[in-house]
Parts: sequence; structure tokens; C-alpha cells
Amino acid sequence: MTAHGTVPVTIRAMESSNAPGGTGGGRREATRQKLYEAAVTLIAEQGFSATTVDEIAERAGVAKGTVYYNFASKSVLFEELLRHGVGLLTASLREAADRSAEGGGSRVDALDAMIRAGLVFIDRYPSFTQLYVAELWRTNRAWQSTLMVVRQEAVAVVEKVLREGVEADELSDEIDIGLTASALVGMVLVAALDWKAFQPERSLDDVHSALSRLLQGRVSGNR
Amino acid sequence: MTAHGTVPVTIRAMESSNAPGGTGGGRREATRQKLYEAAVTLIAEQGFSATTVDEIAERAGVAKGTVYYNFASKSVLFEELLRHGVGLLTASLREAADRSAEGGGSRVDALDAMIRAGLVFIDRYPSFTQLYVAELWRTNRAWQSTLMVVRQEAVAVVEKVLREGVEADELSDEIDIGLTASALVGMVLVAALDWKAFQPERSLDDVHSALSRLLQGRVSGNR
DNA sequence: CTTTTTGAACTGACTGGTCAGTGCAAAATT
DNA sequence: AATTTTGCACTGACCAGTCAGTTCAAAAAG
Repeated sequence: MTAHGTVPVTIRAMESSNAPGGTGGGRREATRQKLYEAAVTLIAEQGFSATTVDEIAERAGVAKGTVYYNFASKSVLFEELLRHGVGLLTASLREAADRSAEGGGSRVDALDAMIRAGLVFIDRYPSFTQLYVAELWRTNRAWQSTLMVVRQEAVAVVEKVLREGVEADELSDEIDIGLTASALVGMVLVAALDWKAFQPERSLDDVHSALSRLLQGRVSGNR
Repeated sequence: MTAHGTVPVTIRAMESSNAPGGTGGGRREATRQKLYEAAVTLIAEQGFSATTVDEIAERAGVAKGTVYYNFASKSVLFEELLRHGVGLLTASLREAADRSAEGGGSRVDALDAMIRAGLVFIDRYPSFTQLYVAELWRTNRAWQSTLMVVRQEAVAVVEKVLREGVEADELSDEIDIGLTASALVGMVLVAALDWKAFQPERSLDDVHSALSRLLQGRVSGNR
């Protein structure tokens, strides 16, 4: 199961200039970023296994040796890419929810704001989203546990707002928090991916209003 | 080429070889079925490229050569698997919609019946669903065009019912048919995959009622 | 001087696809 | 009825190519 046991943690990587938290533009971090960007599009298009390290290096404009200087392996590169990407999404969702709450909006407004935030994210990082969806429900993969953790962090943000909505009597107390959260995420995910894949010319607002309508029950419930 | 030279097509050859339409259980068709079943789980778990033809053959209990006797290539095997699977789903959705209509139900009832049909399908073929989701939005793949076609057939069933619902004034005429269909599909897809992956012990009815509630606007619309 | 990158050569395991040959049940022939 | 032929379905060893990962001397960057 755990294939990580044999991977030696390079001490040099830890003590060198760019710690994970640093947003600064160290040379090292800039290279990693380029590798992320190259990897994300290639893997989204072709899948992990079909994407070669040589391709990633070439598209990033660095030598193959540089890939292995920065990441222990192809798998580790991918794993850190997943963490990085989902981290961005989670932060974006949190911010949308918080901002909506600060502005005195209802919880439904907060959900709506999170839907928009999700759409903005997918609009900006369609490849990452695609790759995430392709990997999420797979089992027996090296990065499965990592993926589970970051997924839960993201979903928890939605669930929290749903819970608050129920407590505030804005939402029916008969809803199943977990399932409803999944359904909402799925709604956004699939609608957005279809949008980017098959109708990229449409506006984000179009997609958002369609989802908003569904969220607020203005599809079947005529009013 | 062949050692047999020019061979007249014998009547026997026609009888024994299983034409695509034949539902009968010829040897050939039985082997193909075994290969489908073996391939679907392996590819769902590992992805297309990470799955070897040797693995598929071994799990199906046949020799590697048999795979190539029955399918022109690994890609073709996968492509036909996709066609086969989505065909089943589409038929299932159609039947649910028709049955609901015959029973005098509203269009919303038909949508609800289709949601259930989708859940039943995913419950029965979780691996296929997983694999389908993982491939759907990829580009530049050999089977991309095939996938587009079968996807559209399936989505069209949902869109048709939505359109009828609007015409019958059961649904708001402001909804965007395509986007709403995508969102509904996504809702079912993701909720069901999460269900099978993370809470397989829950009942189908639980999941169905959660989605039903969302469809009918009984989440935010308090009543 | 230290850190990071380069780039090309190399290895060893693995993989998609091939092909000459086998087994066998139905059909043809005697 | 006994014998031979046919060709479908299947087999598995084999091949040519691919890829992750390694190595390292030297250069670039700071």
C-alpha cells in the first residue's frame, strides 16, 4: 500500500531557500511552478501514465534532470500538484463563503457565492479540474490517501455552510448534509466541465444563473 | 497471406460467427463479455494506459492472443466497451422516462424516475461509471469522437424530458435546457460515485431522496 | 563558494502487438 | 458409419520499442 517508505527525503530540499510557504519567486520555486503547469495540462489530456517525464520537462522548458532535482519521482510531482491545486480551490471557497457572510448575506447566498467561486476556479484551471475528477474515485493508487484528505477539506467547507443553513432554518432540516454537498459539488463540476469542453464561448454568468436556479428550486417549483 | 488461400464463405461460417446484433451466447460473444468485465474494473482502478493487455487477458482467463483475436487493439477494445456501457445507460434512462409517462406521471416525475434509473445503473456498474467520468472531458484521445456521440445520446434523453416539461408549463421556461441537463447529470453522477466510494453501506433510497429533494427545490425553498 | 540547472548517455524492466501453431466440432466425403 | 477436411477460436513465446529513473561532469546563477 504505502510505496513511500523507500523514498529518501532530501534534506537539501528542506533547508534550501524556498520553504513551501514562501510565496516569493525563488529560482527553485519558479521552476516547480513551471513543472506544475506543464504537468497539469499534459496529464489532463493524456492521463498520468500516458504522460512521460520527458514530455513534462520539454513543455516546461527544463532539462529532465531538473525534474528529478526538484521532485523525487513522477508520482511525487503529481501528488504535490494535487495538493497545491485543491489547496487553491479550498481557499477560494472559504473566502467566498466568508465574504458572503461578512456582507450580511444568507447561507443560501453563501452557497451561491461558493458556486460562483467554483466556476471561477474551473474557468481558470480547467485542466486541473479535469485531472482531479479523473483521479478522485480511483482506488489503489499511490496518491489516493493524499487525495482523500484534500477532498475532504474542500467538501467540508460546503458542508459547514449547509449545516449553518439548517441551524438558521434557512434550509430544510431534512436534508442530508453529506449527500447534498456531494450533489452540489457534482452539479457545479459537471456543468462547468461540459461548459468548458463543449460550449466555451458561453459566459460564466450564464452557467452561474442556471446553477443558481437549480439551487434555489426555481426549476420545477414555478413561481 | 493466409495459408488457406481463397476460401469460399461457407454457410457454417455465417452461423457460427456471432454477428454484432446476435444476443445469443456464442463462444465468441462470451469471450468478449469476459474481456469487457475484466477491462472495466482494471481500467477504472488504474486508468487506460496503466492497464496492460496482459492483465486484462489474465483476469478474463484467456490468452493474450485472444484479446487481439477479438479486438483490433487495446484502444478498440476500450472504445467498444464505452459504446456498450453508455448504450445500456441510455436504454435504461429512456425506459424510465417512458414508463413514467405511461403511468400518467408528470415530467418532474419522469425526471425523478430517471434520477433513480441513473442511480440503479451506477449501483450496478460503478466501475464503468468511474471510467466514463475519468475519460469524458479528455481531449485528443483516440476514442474521443465515439465518446462524444454516445454522451450526446444519453444527455439528449434528459434534455427531451426537460423540454417537454417546459412546454407543459411544469418547468420554468427560463431554464437553460443544456446546462440544466448537465447539472442534473452531474448531481447524480457525483453523488452516486461519492456514495459508492465513501458510504457504500447507505441505501439507494437515501441517495435518491436527497437528490429528489434538490430537484424539486425542497432544500432552500422551505415548505 | 554554494545552489541549481543542464544535457546526454545509459539501464533494465515492461508493453503493445505479432504470428506460427493447436484443438476441436461441424461439415464433407467415402 | 467411418474418415477426412475445414476453419473458427484460441494460444503463448517472442520482438521491437518505450519509459522511469540514474549518473555525472560541467556550466550557469546567485
